[in-house]
Amino acid sequence: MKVSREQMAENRRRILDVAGRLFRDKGFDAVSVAELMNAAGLTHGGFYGHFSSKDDLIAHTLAHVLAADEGGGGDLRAYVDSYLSPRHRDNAAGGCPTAGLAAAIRHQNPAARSAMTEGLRSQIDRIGKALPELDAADRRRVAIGSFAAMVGAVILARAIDDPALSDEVLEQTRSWIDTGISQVSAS
Amino acid sequence: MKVSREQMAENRRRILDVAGRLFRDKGFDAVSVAELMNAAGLTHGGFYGHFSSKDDLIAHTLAHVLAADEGGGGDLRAYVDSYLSPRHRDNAAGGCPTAGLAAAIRHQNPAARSAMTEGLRSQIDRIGKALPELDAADRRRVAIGSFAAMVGAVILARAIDDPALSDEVLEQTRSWIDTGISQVSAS
DNA sequence: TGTACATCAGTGAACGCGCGTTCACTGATGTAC
DNA sequence: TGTACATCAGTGAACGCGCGTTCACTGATGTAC
Repeated sequence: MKVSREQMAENRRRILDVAGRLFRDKGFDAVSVAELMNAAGLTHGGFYGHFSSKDDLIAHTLAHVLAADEGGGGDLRAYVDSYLSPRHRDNAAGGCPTAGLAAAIRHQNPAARSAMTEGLRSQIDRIGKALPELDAADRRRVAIGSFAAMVGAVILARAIDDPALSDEVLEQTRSWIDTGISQVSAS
Repeated sequence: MKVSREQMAENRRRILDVAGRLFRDKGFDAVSVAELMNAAGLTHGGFYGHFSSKDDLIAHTLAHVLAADEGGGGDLRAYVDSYLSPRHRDNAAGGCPTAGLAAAIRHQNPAARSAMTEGLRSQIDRIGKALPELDAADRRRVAIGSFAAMVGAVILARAIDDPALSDEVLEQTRSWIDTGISQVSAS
């Protein structure tokens, strides 16, 4: 049965929200269209009224979830701390989409790669803005270097089965970034 | 037709080698058992004489490829430079298995996670051994922090479609690690 | 060393299953009057 | 405002396909004598 225009827009938004969570949690391949639509409270047949294919959904979900992730902006230290927390490691479904999905983008369609590229660009800019005391070159280096370390640390921490080593990866990376930022700022 | 014991052992080794390359290149899910066995010069039916399931293969491949990656040991600067080179970024099939597979391990079986854990542990130790001038705490922090940054940078550089930004991610991360190591060593 | 035969690594057809996708249908929406 | 009807978002059965896995078979290996 037909639904109102607003209802349809809300359904589409809910599909993208649910897809963002499921993809981050289980990976693109492990989430079927039927599972996604059920989780969004719909049936699988309706999917193709919203997206032309699963690939199309993946590209739109990435843009959606990377845009939603734009926030923070405030204190860099606090951001790094929460990024490298056990809580973030254990909450892939609601966590940073870059940490959760970047590695899988390599095997996805060009539109998905393009969305990821824009997401990374704005993430680097956002971190850079939190370092106003540095000159342009240092700011860029610190922003890229620490974001790479954060993403790598969370991916490694999530990949291993030893909780102590996993915690240590987060903790040591936090400390490494901290001293790195302090020393650049002091120079 | 039956083959000699040595031939069988060589076949198994070839399956693991080929699987290591294909998995790093295309991901676990995108490589079918039939494709793998063809690439190894065999037919798919023989697969189950070597491994009990595709999951079992994945775990053995990880252990195989992480063990094969144990090398280097020498100069840390040279290792970081080659790790963060466009050549390594563009050669996922033959590159670091951690950069290529760590993010996908989260969705794999416990044996695979366990192999990854051991691989990471020995990787951290190996980098630490290349920093004999540091005390134990600094050595651990630098080893974990720079490896996290290297893995993250290669994953990000591979995920995006803008070659200039991709090169910059590698270059800035190299520079960030360099200054980090220099400053810790000098203190 | 040569022969006879049990073993078993590899083959390829066949299986069941879940996937992405299609489509005829339903019934609420929203427009024309 | 009320009615008549065309539209079209969502439903659910059905499809074709490729996957992981199984299995009866083949023929070279390697052992027993």
